[in-house]
Amino acid sequence: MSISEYSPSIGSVSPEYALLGFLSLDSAHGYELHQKLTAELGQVWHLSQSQIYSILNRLERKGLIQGTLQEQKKLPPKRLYKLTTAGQERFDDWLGSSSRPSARVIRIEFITRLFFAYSRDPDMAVQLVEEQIADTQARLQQLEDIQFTQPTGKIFNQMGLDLRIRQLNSILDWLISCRETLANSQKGAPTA
Amino acid sequence: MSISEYSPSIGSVSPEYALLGFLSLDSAHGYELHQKLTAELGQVWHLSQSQIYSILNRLERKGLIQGTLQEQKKLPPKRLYKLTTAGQERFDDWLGSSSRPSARVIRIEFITRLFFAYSRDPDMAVQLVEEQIADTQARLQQLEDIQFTQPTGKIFNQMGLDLRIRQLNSILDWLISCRETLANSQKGAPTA
DNA sequence: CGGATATACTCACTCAGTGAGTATATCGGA
DNA sequence: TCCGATATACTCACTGAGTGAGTATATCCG
Repeated sequence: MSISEYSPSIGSVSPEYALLGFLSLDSAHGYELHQKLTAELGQVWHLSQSQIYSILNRLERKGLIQGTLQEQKKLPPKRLYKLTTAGQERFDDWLGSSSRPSARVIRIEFITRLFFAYSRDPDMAVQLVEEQIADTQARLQQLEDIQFTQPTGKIFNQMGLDLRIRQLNSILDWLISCRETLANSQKGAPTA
Repeated sequence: MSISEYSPSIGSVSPEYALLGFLSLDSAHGYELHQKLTAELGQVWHLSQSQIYSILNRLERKGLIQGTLQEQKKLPPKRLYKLTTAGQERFDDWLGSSSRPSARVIRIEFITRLFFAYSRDPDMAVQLVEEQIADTQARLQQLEDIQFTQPTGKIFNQMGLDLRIRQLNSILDWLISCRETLANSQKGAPTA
């Protein structure tokens, strides 16, 4: 979800929190954030440079980050951003909240959250996975109920639902395997 | 994919073809299209009325559809749209093309295509499913190759890839079950 | 007869994402 | 030595997805 009253929500996952997340670890400028994002979550996010810069502008307008221009002798000046307290709060709230159980949202938003939760405290990451498993099971139940009430004539609606249910099931399997991985990496190697 | 040189592609599936599709079956106005879409593909698309109207405007600007204002005695005048030949061609091209094997694209774009293909000729729908199965298998192989080349340090990238692979697998299962359903409905009940 | 619901569309907005362009520096190879 | 590729660092103008509220009339039901 995007950071504002406006909430597109359906099918949309906002990259804003990913940037807030990296800034919560360390202040940085746009170019750097692009690199980190690509290196650490490149399989999750595909953001162009220009998108990064435009998001940074937006976040600054909203008062969640603040940038200061750093003159450099040789290279072009860079704008170093750091989180404001408002931004930190916003990010912390997000970090503790849960993701809508849908394929896209889980793949993008949830993994991003997991990444930052883990870097803060591996226990928290495991906790998040547990919660997400519960949410996903609940949603699965819901969809199965809906499936019964669907008119049988609309076979493509049925197919759509069927696919969604299958995908949620594969998400569930994945979450369970994540729980394993995280729980083990916690004992085996205390840091990432 | 959207209808223009501009192609957001990643994570985006354009609702334009859904509207072209319904207009290829019968000319209609915005309100009506919204109803049909909700009834027939409500589990696939969630378009607001305003979105429908804005897409219709765009399609008309692009010359793919043409609207004529129908005065009504009592109710407000409505704008009846029909496909232009350019629009018909564009839609036919799309109908024969294949979908990028990703969860979202399959769930939305592919099912939409299947719906219209089936209404034109059930054989064509089965054919589409076959092709999509092949594409999906190929993509699966690709992702599994990528998985090996991923640095093991980036566990969240790994998780992201793992999830994508699981989802593609569930899509594959679903496609196979679709092939069954469509093949049977073809013999059993020749019309939808 | 009065309020919910159906018909039919408009407008202003935020955010996602693309793609090309700007300007400078550094480093490796013909 | 210099020339082009690559890295640093950011800007701009654009299309399109999606929201949410508003307008105006008609009809139906209790």
